[in-house]
Amino acid sequence: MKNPNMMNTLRERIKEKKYKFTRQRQVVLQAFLDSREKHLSAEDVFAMVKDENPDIGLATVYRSLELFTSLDLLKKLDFGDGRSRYELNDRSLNRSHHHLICLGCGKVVEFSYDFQEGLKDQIERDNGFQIVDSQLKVYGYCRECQKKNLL
Amino acid sequence: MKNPNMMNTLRERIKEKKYKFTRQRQVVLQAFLDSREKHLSAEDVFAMVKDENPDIGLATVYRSLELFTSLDLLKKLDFGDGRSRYELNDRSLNRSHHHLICLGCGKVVEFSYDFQEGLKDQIERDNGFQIVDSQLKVYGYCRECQKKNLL
DNA sequence: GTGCGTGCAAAGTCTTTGCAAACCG
DNA sequence: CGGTTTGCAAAGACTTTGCACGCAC
Repeated sequence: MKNPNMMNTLRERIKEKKYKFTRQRQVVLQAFLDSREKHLSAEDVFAMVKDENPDIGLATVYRSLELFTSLDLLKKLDFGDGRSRYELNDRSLNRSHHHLICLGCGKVVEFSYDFQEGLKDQIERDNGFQIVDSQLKVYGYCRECQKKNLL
Repeated sequence: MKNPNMMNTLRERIKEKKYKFTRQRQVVLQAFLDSREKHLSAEDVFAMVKDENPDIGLATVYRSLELFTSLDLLKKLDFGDGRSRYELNDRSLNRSHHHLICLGCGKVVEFSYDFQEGLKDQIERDNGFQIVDSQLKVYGYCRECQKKNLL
């Protein structure tokens, strides 16, 4: 098992909010810790966990993802492919990362970008908003799809 | 009818791609030109047009929205409320505008923000992506919901 | 033991599709 | 007139919900 310390942190965050740390909740989190692909849909998680836990239900996966999102353990993402995707909300990685989405093949790549100092303040001042989070999606064509389009 | 010139422009863009400018397609576009709310869902559009066009089908609205998005007349948006929303892709307003989304009441406010000169080039260089468009979503709490949270 | 959490199936919501009829150009 | 486009209804895809049982604490 990778990242046992990370799992401990996640368990503490669940228990400190008085939720139970069930086997199902653990294996859903483990899927995110183990997965090379960071952006998992409910079906993705379900597929990953049901081999070792054949009795887990898809509804439970959905309920876990919703709970974890509300606890800020996960972030819910939408890449326009008709299903919600989730990624670990790794607060230790404090640089904000965003997503490049290929319009050709749907591939998603992450990139780092920190907004200008002062932008947050300016938006908050201009609009009276108290900012919590932001997501930047950049659409375009990846190298491979650019080549294909030339053919 | 407001913006007859805008409608003409839209019609030309449709016809130049060899699609037919049907009554249904016109009234769907008209809904966007007339609406005070800029971010319309398929159901929103359907509700707006069916008074004057009781025989229009919801499926036609969906098909029109999809077509217009592919023609870059509309932009497809996702605010996490479980349905797709669309807004006019007004290329004459060339400053990029983005969205503030209230986590309390769901209200969406637009704001302008132009990314730093050079950021686009840097992303394209670093990742081999050819950038077409970008969407920035900022989540937080609007003034009213900040007050409510204090009660 | 108690109450939160789960599995299953059914229902719900949004969106897409098949097909005959209608319509634009 | 011919190929697009439409309406309707049905199907499809994703997600949520009701309820009895089971498990964490």
